[in-house]
Amino acid sequence: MRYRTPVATIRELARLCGVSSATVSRVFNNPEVVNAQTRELVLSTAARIGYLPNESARTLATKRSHMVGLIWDTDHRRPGWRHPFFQEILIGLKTALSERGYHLLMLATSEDGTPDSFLRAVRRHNLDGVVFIDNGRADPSLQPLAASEVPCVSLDRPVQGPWTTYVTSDNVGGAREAVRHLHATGRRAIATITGPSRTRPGAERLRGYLDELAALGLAHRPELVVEGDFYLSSGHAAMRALLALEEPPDAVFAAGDEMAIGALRAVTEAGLKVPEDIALVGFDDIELAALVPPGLTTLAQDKAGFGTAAAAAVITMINGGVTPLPRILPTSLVVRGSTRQI
Amino acid sequence: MRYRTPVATIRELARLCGVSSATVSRVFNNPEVVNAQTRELVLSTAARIGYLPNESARTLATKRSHMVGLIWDTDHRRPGWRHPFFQEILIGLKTALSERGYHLLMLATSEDGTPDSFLRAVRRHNLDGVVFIDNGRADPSLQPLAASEVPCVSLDRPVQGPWTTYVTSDNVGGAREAVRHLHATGRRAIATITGPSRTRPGAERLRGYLDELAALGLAHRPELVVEGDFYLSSGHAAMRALLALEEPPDAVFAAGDEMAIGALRAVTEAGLKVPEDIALVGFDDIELAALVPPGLTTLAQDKAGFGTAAAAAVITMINGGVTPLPRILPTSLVVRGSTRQI
DNA sequence: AATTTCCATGCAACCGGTTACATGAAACCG
DNA sequence: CGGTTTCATGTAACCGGTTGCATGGAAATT
Repeated sequence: MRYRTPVATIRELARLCGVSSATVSRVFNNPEVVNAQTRELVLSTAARIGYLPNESARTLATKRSHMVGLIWDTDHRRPGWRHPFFQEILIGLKTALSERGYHLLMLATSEDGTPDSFLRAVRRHNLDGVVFIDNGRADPSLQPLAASEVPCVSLDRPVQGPWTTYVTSDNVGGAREAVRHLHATGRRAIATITGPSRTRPGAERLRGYLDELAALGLAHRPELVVEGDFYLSSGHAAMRALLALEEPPDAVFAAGDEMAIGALRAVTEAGLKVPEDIALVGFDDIELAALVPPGLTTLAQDKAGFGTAAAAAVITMINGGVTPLPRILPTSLVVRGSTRQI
Repeated sequence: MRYRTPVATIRELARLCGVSSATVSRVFNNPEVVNAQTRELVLSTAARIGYLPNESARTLATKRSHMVGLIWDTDHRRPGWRHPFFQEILIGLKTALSERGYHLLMLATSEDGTPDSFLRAVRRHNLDGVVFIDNGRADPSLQPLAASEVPCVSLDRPVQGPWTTYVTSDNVGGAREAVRHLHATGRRAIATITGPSRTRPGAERLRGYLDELAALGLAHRPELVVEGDFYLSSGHAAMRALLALEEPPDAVFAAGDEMAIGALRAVTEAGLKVPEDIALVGFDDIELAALVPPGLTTLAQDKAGFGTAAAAAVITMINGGVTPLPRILPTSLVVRGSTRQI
């Protein structure tokens, strides 16, 4: 068996300092209650011998693990989508949690298929809270978790529960701004390629599109609304359908950048030009949006903000604060070549 | 304070079954040593009352946490690169670990800046092993970890240590195949845009390029080798430099797809065409490679294989097996439009 | 029938922390 | 000066598992 370096225990450190283990424990958890000299002695001795408190023992005694679970579905065979900026969320979340002394534990989706598998994992590991990244699949394992006493933050999917809240972008407002922008650049026949209507971002961006059409006094032509699935190929197909209309649009708002890029490809293939013939706005501001010629105008989501907001919300609940209200992050219009004035 | 559902303990379950806690423990850890009837009784009672073993207590007693740490640098301000398929690695790793009953704990890079911060985190949490995703930054915190008794697997970066191994792609072989393929389609003036020479993939792909030139009897023209940093913009700049040569190449092997796409843009901007004027091969097979017209020929890395291989290696070491030899994953040539025969 | 072996299980110490409560000394107060 | 506070620290139980060793009964052996 592999050799394991023994790590000093709290009692050993206590003996070396000539104090009790309780005092050492206080030095690390309640420094202000212990005498300054004693404290310094303990701290310096700890540094000298490389004492590290054992987290398992702490967790066992306190029932707080300083760990937050991350649930995100890795099963790409089932319908749903890759979150467009999973990596950024992860970075934001991780950074914000680290700053407050929390770690992130990955949980597989429905590990064993039972509906309470997440809740069980949380209980086994004494997780202090959970963050869930939506991907369009309605995972039944989420319900027991949301209904429980475990602090839970969901991204992009509203979930109900006493200790549950969510973070999302201002999808309605963003979509409205997209349409308003297209209108301002002179377009009048504005179509949209939506996300799946069962998903929150999909439904809300459509809502925003319709609202803004009404606000601008533009007629809503139902044939200008085509549903996609957030993936590139669906944007491509939807655009072909739109171009085949008797009266094709002169502008398209796609509810996701990938679909917008698929649409852009379809326009090019049809021998038309962006933005001369068709203007295009996406949503998300994925990295590629800036790279694909002529540059995709889009509604940028506050990517790092998702992680930060989720971390803040979950930590508030962990500390016993009231469940934070859902957090709606503002989006911002990034204008690029695809909506150049013509 | 938030209400916490109490979870049954092992002693409670034992009492309910009329056995000792030792027996219950054996039912879960060494089922074969306990009488079949007793075992069934314990299991069914456990299921009925929803007993869940407390992992912290287990870890405390056994010094095995069934957790593997993941180190990946989130600091994008320092020089380095985003790993081209971080997400796929994460999925592969997570899936493979879950299957064997391990969880993944995210560790921030150099959380507190001290060189042994990883090692300390590992000790505090009793992590059974660690996986490190290279991103081109030489993180000094990695050394103490590699030198320790902690099983450690590095991706794309060879690290030395008794319980340390690594997983990487066949960079030399892949690069050779790229050059061979370009040669086979009739190109003779083959340039390369390399990765940073201090990085392993960068150095090896250059090696493969040079080796294959020699094998094919092509002359090595030093001006046809330009160093990039794996990011798109560097590929763009490098390509401009190559096009400005007195005798520009008719083919370019870029050591990464992002650089290849940058190069492709530069070619287009110069009024030239891919593949008619310049053929292009990348490396990695990122998603975008298939999407950018005319389709980028590239060497696909076995993305899921990285995660799976890393998981297998770390688990072997955790179980006390001999440190596995470095694992070199084969690459495969994916031919797309950018190297069409002309 | 006595002895040995085997099987299933219990006992109790242990893992390394935390914390309610007790204690004793010093400071404060009328 | 006796009594009350305050402060710093120690004592010991506890968190919920695991596991070496002991035990007792049944089965096998002689």
